[in-house]
Amino acid sequence: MKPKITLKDIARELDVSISTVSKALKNSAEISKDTKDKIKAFAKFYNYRPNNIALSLKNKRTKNIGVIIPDIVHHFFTTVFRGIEKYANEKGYNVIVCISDESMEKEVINMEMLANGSIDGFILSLSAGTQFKNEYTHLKELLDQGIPIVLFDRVTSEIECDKVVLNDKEIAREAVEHFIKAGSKNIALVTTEKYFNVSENRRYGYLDALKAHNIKIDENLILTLPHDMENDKLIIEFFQKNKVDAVLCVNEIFAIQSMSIIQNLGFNVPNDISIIGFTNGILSKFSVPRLSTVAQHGETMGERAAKLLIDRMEWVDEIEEPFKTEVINATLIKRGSSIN
Amino acid sequence: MKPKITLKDIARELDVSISTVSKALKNSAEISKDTKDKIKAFAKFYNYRPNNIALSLKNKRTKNIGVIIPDIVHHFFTTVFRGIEKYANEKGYNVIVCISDESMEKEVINMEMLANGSIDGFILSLSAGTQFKNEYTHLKELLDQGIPIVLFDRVTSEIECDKVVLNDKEIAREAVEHFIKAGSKNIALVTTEKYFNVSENRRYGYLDALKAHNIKIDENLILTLPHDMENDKLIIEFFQKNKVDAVLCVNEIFAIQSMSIIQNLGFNVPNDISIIGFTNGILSKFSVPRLSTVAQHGETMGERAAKLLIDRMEWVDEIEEPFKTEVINATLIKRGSSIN
DNA sequence: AAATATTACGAAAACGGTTTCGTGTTAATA
DNA sequence: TATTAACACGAAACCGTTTTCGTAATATTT
Repeated sequence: MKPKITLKDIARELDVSISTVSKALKNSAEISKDTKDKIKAFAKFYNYRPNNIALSLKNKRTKNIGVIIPDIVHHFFTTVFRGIEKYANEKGYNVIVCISDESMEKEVINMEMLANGSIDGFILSLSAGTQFKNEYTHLKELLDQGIPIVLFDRVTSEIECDKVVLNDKEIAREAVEHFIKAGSKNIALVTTEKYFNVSENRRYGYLDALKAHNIKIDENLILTLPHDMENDKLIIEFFQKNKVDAVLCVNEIFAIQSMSIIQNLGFNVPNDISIIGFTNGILSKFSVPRLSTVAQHGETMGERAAKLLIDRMEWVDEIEEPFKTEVINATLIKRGSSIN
Repeated sequence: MKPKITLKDIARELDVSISTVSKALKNSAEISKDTKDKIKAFAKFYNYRPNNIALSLKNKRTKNIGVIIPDIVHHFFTTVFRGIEKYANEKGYNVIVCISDESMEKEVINMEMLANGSIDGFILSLSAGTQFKNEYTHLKELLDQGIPIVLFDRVTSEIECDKVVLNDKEIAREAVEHFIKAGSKNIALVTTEKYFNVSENRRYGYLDALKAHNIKIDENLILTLPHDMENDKLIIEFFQKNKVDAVLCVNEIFAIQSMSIIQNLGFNVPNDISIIGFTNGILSKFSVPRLSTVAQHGETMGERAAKLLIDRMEWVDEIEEPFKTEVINATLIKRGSSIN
């Protein structure tokens, strides 16, 4: 057991002052070559590394980023996280992750916990609870304290800060137009409740595409599924009741569930019904047929979010930059579940 | 913009000493009720929260746990992480995640980065690189410095520390016996290279089961796939060459790939060939047929790992507890891809 | 030789807390 | 009334750094 060595230890052993040791290790011109060599050799031998906590206290910056996501067992969020971690690490930052579990309370608690000095800034995607309650005072307060925040994917216009979003509306429109070009007339949308901004945007894209092609909008063709519930019955019922020839699903699970149910009902995918989902995850790649899907480029999103945050944290006392919203362009990946 | 308030600020405003403020807020009996009330009210009004960094420096403990995992876009690791995060949060700890990306270098760099005061202990699963090189000096040095480490899943006997593992051998044996009871004779194993301890253990379980039931071991029925490579061709070839009626795959991807290829080759799953995989992830639940699989209870594993670590960090100066290895009992989930 | 410049280092403050110990005022006891 | 105890608070050390500033001891200049 050989515990970590400190400047004080080195100073004592070498019979110099702590200041001298600190300066020597930073190669200060103030210190003579002899002394520097001696100190450096000693430090190297005992594998001296400055204590991060002390540095944080002194510098008033931790080089830690707080990441708050609603769920971690979730393909999209993990890819975003990977992007954040990658970029942050390159820049010498560490990432503290908290899971809000879709609950506003946890989001608040976690953020307050971290905000007391543990991190220099946040990257987060709003929990379902927060979006539902439409309550953002916790974010406002932190911004007020000077803690920078970057929102990604699940964002809100109520908060002024840097954001990274997907062009949800446009890509949904593109997906629906892909259906239309292939001849589909009765295009359904399987979505989540309205308070999710992303679903809302995808819905607008869906509606826009229909309008643009003079297809009558039939509200019955929009299936809104409750969040995180057993919803097989609703889907079965939906496809029994309604005559559809294409369906856009706002996430991967919905898409896979829909495809499975559609197939069980005796329809052929894509000949009878085409399907496009969101999130180019593992499910989409291994399903039969392979699922056409919207690739959200989560890793890019994460990198951009991290870059926005770190840039803002590091210009420090430069001129206050206006907040940016970066838009990531999704890609429609056409595979077997839709007609080309 | 109202920046965080400190003890010093309160002391100045209320014209008392910093010590008094500190004691008052901790409800010390040394301070009169009047003064305490006054200080508490002021602190509450200005939403005072002690600075975590200062506390860490003073207490020589950060209440941060470092988690190093090979990959985050990975069902098993995310479930373990969720367990860690959940338990740690309950106990007031935060979690700093680094991704080793299966590389020993990154594992080393990340750990050294965090070890300089940022965390009180580590939870990690060895990277492929580390297991391949069989080099653990970085872990030994940290343990030597008094930093506790808990290894999970991908562990090594070279290191003495707390560990949480799956009963890989036993559950693999159970899976193979399940095949045998259903009448299978030619049972294959699709696995990864030997340096992964988990695969090796599963292989032993596979071999044990065959021996116990007097089934001749045929090395040709063991397919070793390179890590993270395009291996469809190898799998196709394997099932064309060999007559098999059941296959155990050491992970979910291999299982899904195998099932897909087996079906494409014209075999019926499970009637011609039964399949059991490892990791009860999303792929297994949504495949057709549903994949029989070994549930690894990642969340439990994470909780246990976190508990082991926190317990060790918190008894502080009690009698040195011997290191424990906790074994999580996996569960064989029988679904459509295997005959009951 | 006296004045000035340079070198090489140490003392001390600061970051934001906690905690031990000392002390001036009152209150209780002898 | 003198002594002691209780009370209420402040000073200072400490955690491990960085950094400013002061200053002896030389070295250089006039």
